[in-house]
Order: sequence, then structure tokens, then C-alpha cells
Amino acid sequence: MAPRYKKTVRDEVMQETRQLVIEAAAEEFAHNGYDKANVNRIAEAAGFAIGTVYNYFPSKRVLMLAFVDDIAQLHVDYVLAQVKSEQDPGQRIEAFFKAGFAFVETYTTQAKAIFNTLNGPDEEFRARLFQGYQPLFQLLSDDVIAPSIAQGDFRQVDPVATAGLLMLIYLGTGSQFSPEGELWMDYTQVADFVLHSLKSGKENLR
Amino acid sequence: MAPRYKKTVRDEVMQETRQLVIEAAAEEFAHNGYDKANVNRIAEAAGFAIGTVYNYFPSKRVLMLAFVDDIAQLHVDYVLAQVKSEQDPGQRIEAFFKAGFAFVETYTTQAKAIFNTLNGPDEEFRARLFQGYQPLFQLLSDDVIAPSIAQGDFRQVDPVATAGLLMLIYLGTGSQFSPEGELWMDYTQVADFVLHSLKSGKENLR
Amino acid sequence: MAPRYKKTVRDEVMQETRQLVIEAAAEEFAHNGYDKANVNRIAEAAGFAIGTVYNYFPSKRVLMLAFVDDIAQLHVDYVLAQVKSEQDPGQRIEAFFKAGFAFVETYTTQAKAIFNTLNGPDEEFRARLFQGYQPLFQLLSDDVIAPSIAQGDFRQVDPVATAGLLMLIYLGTGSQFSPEGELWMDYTQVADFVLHSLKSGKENLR
Amino acid sequence: MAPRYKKTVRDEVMQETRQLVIEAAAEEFAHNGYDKANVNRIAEAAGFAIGTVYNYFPSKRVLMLAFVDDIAQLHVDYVLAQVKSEQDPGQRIEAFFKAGFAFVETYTTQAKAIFNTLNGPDEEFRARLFQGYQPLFQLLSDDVIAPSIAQGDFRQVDPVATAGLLMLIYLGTGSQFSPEGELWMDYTQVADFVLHSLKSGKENLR
DNA sequence: TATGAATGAGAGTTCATTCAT
DNA sequence: AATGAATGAACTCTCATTCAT
Repeated sequence: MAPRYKKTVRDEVMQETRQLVIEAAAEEFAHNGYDKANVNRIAEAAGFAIGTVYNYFPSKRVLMLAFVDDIAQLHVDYVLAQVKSEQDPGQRIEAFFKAGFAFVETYTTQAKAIFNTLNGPDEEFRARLFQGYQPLFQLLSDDVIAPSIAQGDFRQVDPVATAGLLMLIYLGTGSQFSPEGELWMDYTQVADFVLHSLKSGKENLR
Repeated sequence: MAPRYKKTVRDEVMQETRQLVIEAAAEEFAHNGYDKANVNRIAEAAGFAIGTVYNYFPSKRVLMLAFVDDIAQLHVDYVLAQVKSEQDPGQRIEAFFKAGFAFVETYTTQAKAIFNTLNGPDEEFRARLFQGYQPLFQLLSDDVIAPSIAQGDFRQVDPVATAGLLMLIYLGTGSQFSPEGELWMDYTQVADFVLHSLKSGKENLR
Repeated sequence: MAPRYKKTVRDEVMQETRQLVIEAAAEEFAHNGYDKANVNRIAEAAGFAIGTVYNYFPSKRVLMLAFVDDIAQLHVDYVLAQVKSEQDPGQRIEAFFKAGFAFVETYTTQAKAIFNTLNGPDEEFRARLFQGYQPLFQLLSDDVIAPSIAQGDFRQVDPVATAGLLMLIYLGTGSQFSPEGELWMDYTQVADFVLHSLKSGKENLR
Repeated sequence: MAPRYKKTVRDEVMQETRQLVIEAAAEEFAHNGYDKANVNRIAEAAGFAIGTVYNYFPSKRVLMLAFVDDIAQLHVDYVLAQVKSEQDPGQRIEAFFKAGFAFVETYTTQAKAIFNTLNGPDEEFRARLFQGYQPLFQLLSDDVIAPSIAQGDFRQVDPVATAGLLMLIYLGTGSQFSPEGELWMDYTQVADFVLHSLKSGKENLR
């Protein structure tokens, strides 16, 4: 009988291989978009043979879905950790924006791919993206926007729609580069724009 | 020399053919994205043989660029006409949003394709899009936002960056559908969100 | 009833059109070879619409055959005239070479196309070429080589095969350019080579 | 690291596949010329799928160049071996002609394709052909013609130009078939023709 | 488990030819 | 007689996927 601990070692190796492939795929998807992305190139970039990639992912499509799940998870975890560390709703807003923009700044490549997918023509990809980002929408609407409204920090808006709009805005601004390769807006400008819109009139901003 | 009037008639027919092809292309590009768009399908949808498409556009790429130019022109003209008909900056804002959202609502397919392109990986397409939309950015920043700031209707923001952000937002919201096929937000919500952000504090909104 | 003389005028115009098309075709066939030759380009170069070319020649193939016939006729007439003007067989040889090389020099483009065709894979074209050049072979073997042998100027060779070989050599050398664009050999060298081979030993050459 | 010997075995298989494709290509190029040659037909003739051909050669053009290199190598090796086995310049001439004509007779298909290419309109193909045949020209002029002149066997001719002419003649005669499918001349006739031209007058030929 | 040569459906593009004007 | 827009068969090339080693 095969010893159990060996299996564990193998699992770890496989997890690592899987991750390497997904990372290479992210790069490729971000640079070329899903359709122009080339599985052979992904395999090469990951340091494996094409067959190996197909041992882990039965198709390019599944690889894309895995990448979407992966990045959504990462994004959600990243933002969740930072937001949850704050107790006060007002602080949570700031934390959310800081974390969201920081994520886009850190994972520009991936954010680009995600935004690309969000606006791409593939229904399944978009649906999967929504699904993966569900916790973030939840967090935003239930733990950030709704309490802020309740506290009177934000004016009355639809928390769910607003959550979607915020995602659209910060993924969009974070992946828009001018032909000269510069970002359109810096994040503080964007945060300013959004907070100006959401904050209720009673206070002065910043 | 060939008679001139005959040439004119022929030119008109050719213009019409060209337009039919571009319209079919718009549909195809919007539904499938550039890469998955199929030139044979475009030809068929336009009611011509494949060769005819290539008599007008030397490549799929050029056809795409022609579509981009075309839709940018349309969009610009559409919005420009409505905005210019208002004299008061405050009214112009409203007119701009009304026109912009109306455009996206009327030409949802095309707006989708444009937004898709705006966020796609192809540099040349993006550059061409920017170029085509230049007059709209100009209008927004010079004739709408800047005067509104001057009049004290808007708070101090960077007119150019804001113009870009507005485009991002209304093209984005106008082409986002939930998996169930419904728009995320209606345009009044979006206009509200934006105006809340831009209007200076002195007045009450809505 | 249509007047006869009008018909004659029309015929002349048509002859001229036909000739213009063939000349443009010669250029195209020489530069690009039959397969890459483009009928639209031929029409344009000739100054006519594509339809006009097809009014004169029912297919690209027939146009090629017409060109082959045309150039063969030209070549044959050209050489024949010069050779026939000499009475002495010895002089006829010189005349033949002079005329042959002069032809290749004058009509390099056409000679190239002809040589190209001679060595190309198309059986029908080659057969037509042979047919067109029949009078030249005849002349060469019957009126030049054979008499020269009879007079003892040439050694005993097969007149027909030698005629073919001579054609091969002077069309070949006349259309061979080094990558730098220069002719390999000048014609006197080639003539020297050939005459050295054919002349009987009794005399000194040149 | 992957074991080395396995790589070797695989390399051998790949070399064989490559060779099979080139051989099928030779046939196709010879029969139809480069332009009419069909890559699908080549793949089929080689016993592979179309994709396999493109795994080895990135384009039809590159396949053609590989074929040209291949046949030049073969031709050069073939003739070189036979000529080098003779020490006496006089014998080398005979050996060269024997080998050259034998090659053309053995590889008629390929010779046809090569001659076709030599006289075709494609500059790059011609240049590549020259490059590949360089050693043969070298051999002919330096080791065959020049020594023969030095020994007084040949009259004073330009060795380089003459080498070119000889190539032209024997590739030309070796690939010319009458419409009835027979060779124009047999090789002894051609050799005779050439030697009569080159040999110095002091001796009687045949 | 990893490999990578082989596969072949599918897509973009060309261009000789037609025919209504 | 001249025109040229329309046609579509044919061709080159790509690349996701398979499977024997």
C-alpha cells in the first residue's frame, strides 16, 4: 500500500505546479486577452510542457475560470482582511478604498485581466466573476455602505448597486492607461470623487 | 472620361454597402468581441459575399478600426448636438448626461463593443478610440465641466480626468448586464451619483 | 446597315487595346511569374477596367497564351529578318547570334518571362511556346546550322537539338542576373563559347 | 532534467519526419512550381496532418527554402565526391559531367524544381539557391576549369562565368522534356558540345 | 506524472471571373 | 465597348487538444 505521507508531498508539489500555471496564465490573459492567449505560451512561461498544463486543467476555458476564481479569492481576502480590521464604519470606508486601490496597484496585471473579463463578451466568465466577487459585494454593501448610511455618514443610496459601481470605477481606473502608458487618474482623485458623492452633506470632506 | 453623375450614383451605392457592412460588423464585434468575431458571419449578416467585405476593408482589423471611427463619430455627433442646444452650463450637464445615457440606451450593442474595446488588450484599438472620442472629451471638459466650475456649480476638479471618468462610468454602467440580462443600475441613479460628487455643497440635490 | 469603314476603325481601336493589354501582361508576367501575376494589376497598368481585359481575353490563361504567341512572333520576325538579309551561311550564324542577343537585350522583360515559362511547370504553356518558336527552330536548323555543316564551317552536330540548346543558352544567359542585379556573362562571351563548340577545327575563330 | 538518450531517439524521429516532409515538398514543388504547390497536398503526401508540416516549417516559404538548401547540399555532395576521387584535371572534367548529368538523371524531379526556381521571379529563392550552390561553383572554377586551363587542356576562358554557364546548360538540358515526355538531348551530346567549346585546339576530339 | 509531436477544424485573406449598367 | 462591384472557391496558417511514451 502506498504510504499516506507521500501522497501529501505529492499534493503539495501538484498545488505548486497548479499555482505556477495559473500565474503564467494570468500574465498571458492580461497581456493578450482570453482569445489571443496561447496555452503553449502559458506552459512555456510556467516552465512546463503543454501536456502538463492539460493534466491540471482540462481546457483553456477551465484554466481561465480557475484564474478568475483564484484572483477573486485573492482580491476578496485582501480587502476583507483590511476592512475587517476596522470596527468603525467610517474607518471601514477608508480601509476599503485603501485596500481596493492597493490591490489594483499591486496586482495591476491581474486587475487588468479581470476588468477585461468584466467587460468582455463571454457570459460564463462574467457570471463566474460575479460569483467569485460575491463576498466582496456582500462586504461592501452589508458591512460598509449600509452601516455608513445607518450612521448617517452616507446619504441614502442602493448599497448593492453602489457596490457594483464602486467595483466598476476602481477596477476601471486602475487598468486604464493612456497611450503613453500613464494612469489616467491617481487613486486619491478617484476616492475623492466617490466619497464626495456618497458622504452626506452635513460634514466637510477631507 | 466617364460621366460624373454615374460615378455619384455608384458612390452612393458603395457608401450604402460600406455602411451595411459596418453595421453587421458592429453587431458581430459587440456580441463576440474582436477576436471571436467572424468575418464570414459579418458578410452573411450584411447580405454580401465574403469577397465584398474585403473589397471595402482590406482586413478584419481595418474593419474594426472603421467601426470604431464610425461609432465614435456617431456618439460625438449625438451628444454634441444635444449639449450645444443648451446655453446654460448647468443645463448642459443635464443635457450631457441625458444624451450620453440615451446614446448608450439606444446603441447598447455598439456601446458594449466600444467599452469592450476600451478595456481590451489591443493598444491600437484603444488609441483609435481615444482619438475618435477626442471631441467628446473636449466638449465635456471645456464646455461642460470647466464652465460649471467657473460658475460655482461644480467643485474644483480636474476637468480632463473627470471627463475620462464620466466616460468610463456611463459606458461601463450602460453596458453592464447582470447574468439575468438586466442592467445593473438605471441611468438616473448613475447621473445622481455623479452629480452628487461634482456639485458644490451650496445647494440641495434632487 | 452599319457602314464597313466604321468597322475598320473599331477594329483598329480594338487591336490597339488588345496590344496595350498584352504589353501590360508581359510586364506583369515577367516580374511576378504567371501564378503571382494579377489580372487587376494588368488591367490597371494597361489603363483599362478589369472587365475590358475580359472582353478581349476570356481568362488569365488565354491572356498568357496570347502573350506567348505574341512574343514568339516578335522574336521570330526579329531574328528572321536579320538572318535572311545575309546570304552566306557563315554570315548567317553571326547574324543569328547578333539578332538573338540583341533581342534578349532589347526585350529583357519579355525574354525573362519566356525563359521562365520555358522552365515552368505548365505543360500547355511550354507546348505553346515550342509551337510559336517552331519557325525559329526551323530557321536555325535548316537555314543556319545545316548549311554551315554542309559548307564545313560547323562540325557534324544534330541541327534540331543544337537549335534547342542555343535557344536555351541565350534565353538563359540573357535572363540570368546575379543577386546584385548584373548579368552573368556578356553576349560576346556566350557567342564565343557557342561558336568555339560548333566551328570545325580547320579555322581560327574571331 | 530529462534523460539525454530519449531526446536522441526523439530527435531522430523528428529528423525523419522533417525529411519526409521535404521529400513530399520536393515532389510538389517540382510538379506544380512554388506558387501552385499546395501545403495540404504536401502534408498528405508525406503522410502527416497539415499541422505537423507547420510544426516543422513555419511557412510554405520556409519549407521551400529548406528544400532548396537540402537539394543544393545533396547536389554538391554528390558531385564533389565523384570529382574529388579523380586527381587528374582532365579526368575531373569527365567526372564532373558524368556526376552532374547522373545527378540530374537520378533526381530529375528535384532538378526540375531547382531549374524552375533558378529562373523564377523570386529573388530570395534565387539568392538562396546561389548560396547553396556556391561550393559547386567553387569546385568547378577552382578545381576543374582553372587547372584544366593551366594544364593547357582548356582554352582561356573565365572560370567563374563558365561554371555558371555549365550549370545553366546541364540543369537546363536535364530538365527539358519535349511535349511527348522525352528529353531533348542526351547527356553525351551536351558534354560533347561543352567540351568541344572548352578544349584547346591542339588535340582532336572524339 | 510529465512530455511534446501530431492532429485538424476553423479563420482570415486572395483574386480570377461574372454580369448588370 | 467599357466598367467595376460582387462573387466564392481555394489557400495558408493557427492553436487548442490528444495520447503514446
